[in-house]
Amino acid sequence: MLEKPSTKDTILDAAEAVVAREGAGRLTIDAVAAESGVSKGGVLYHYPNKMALLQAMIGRMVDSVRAGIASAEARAKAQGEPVLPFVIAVLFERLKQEDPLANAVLAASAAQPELLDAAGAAIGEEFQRLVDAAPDPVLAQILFLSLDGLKLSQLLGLSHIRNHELDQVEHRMISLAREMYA
Amino acid sequence: MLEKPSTKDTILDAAEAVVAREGAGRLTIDAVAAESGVSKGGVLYHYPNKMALLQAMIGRMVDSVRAGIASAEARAKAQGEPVLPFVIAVLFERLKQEDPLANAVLAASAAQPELLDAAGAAIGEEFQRLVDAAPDPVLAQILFLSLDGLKLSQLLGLSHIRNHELDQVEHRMISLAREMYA
DNA sequence: TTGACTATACCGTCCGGACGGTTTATGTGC
DNA sequence: GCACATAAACCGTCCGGACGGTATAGTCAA
Repeated sequence: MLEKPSTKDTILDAAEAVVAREGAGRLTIDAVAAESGVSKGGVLYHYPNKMALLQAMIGRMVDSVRAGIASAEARAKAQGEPVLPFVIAVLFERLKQEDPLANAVLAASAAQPELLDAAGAAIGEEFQRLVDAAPDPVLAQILFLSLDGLKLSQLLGLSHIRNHELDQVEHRMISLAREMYA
Repeated sequence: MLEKPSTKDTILDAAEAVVAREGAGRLTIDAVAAESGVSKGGVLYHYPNKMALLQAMIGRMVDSVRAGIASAEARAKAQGEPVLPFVIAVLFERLKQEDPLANAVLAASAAQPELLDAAGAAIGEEFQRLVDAAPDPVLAQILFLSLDGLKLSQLLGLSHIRNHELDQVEHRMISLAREMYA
């Protein structure tokens, strides 16, 4: 059943790999072609220019974040428990496996910063909804901001937090989220 | 007494302005030359290549962060009060005035990501010291991570937090820091 | 036959960097 | 206090390479 990924997805994967390995400034169509095994013409067949490629990268990332949140909400609802701790746990999971989708942010920020406005608004809305629903919205904000800090500093290669500290932070954040409902 | 800034600083200011206005991917020596009013040859006289320019940008930013923390610590000590709330207040102050120094991070991340390793380690050490000294290190970590999230998402143009929410977050973070010493 | 590609060549532009030349500031000897 | 030397500060131009994008001819499976 394991269907092979579409060429479009292969190309996006390659683009993320290039950014992860060489940095956002080195994301070129030639590099993506080489990395993906698709010819340059093939890349430009699917994404007529670089901006379209960036847009697709960002779109895929936004979708994935939304899907992650939705699944956390579904699981929480099924167990009749508050959502916040579940969402935080899901986002930590992503952090740990350094999901390459987030590299889209770097690529876009270097090449076409405007593209991030829409993405920021979309994800921001999603979190705003969760924040507003929380018993202590300001604390919820702070927790989400911490997640941003973790993710973004990891992305930029600024993070130097040690693994056991990361675990401590995770547990503490989840229990802070839980206590909010007590 | 107001001495005019050195050409070196003028060039760095211009580089940050370019990044802020056009994005990290558009930081070119020509753009810096045009922005600063110095010729391209002049720019390359002071910084023999682009990497040297990036290094200087980052160095200046790191120094400035360190100076900010040091001044916060000095003020806290003078008043015989705990440092954490002061440090957080200082960092929020920077956030609000969108200090252009931080654009160095974007520029480096796009062009020469390795440069950020050293900077990340330097600033990380500084914060680690404060975290370790705090009565509740894990909570202190979380607070610093929130500040990272605020700063970095602002930098990337991802932040969509409203001003009054920002104020609420600030007050809450400072009181969380204060309560730690109670 | 058509859609999804490959392979290759090419163009215009931009960028980093090198270079040679010119002005300005700072002495230094007389 | 003045001629002169020297180096630092800065300018304008040029070149090679890389990049985004276009074009075109051909392959191959459904």
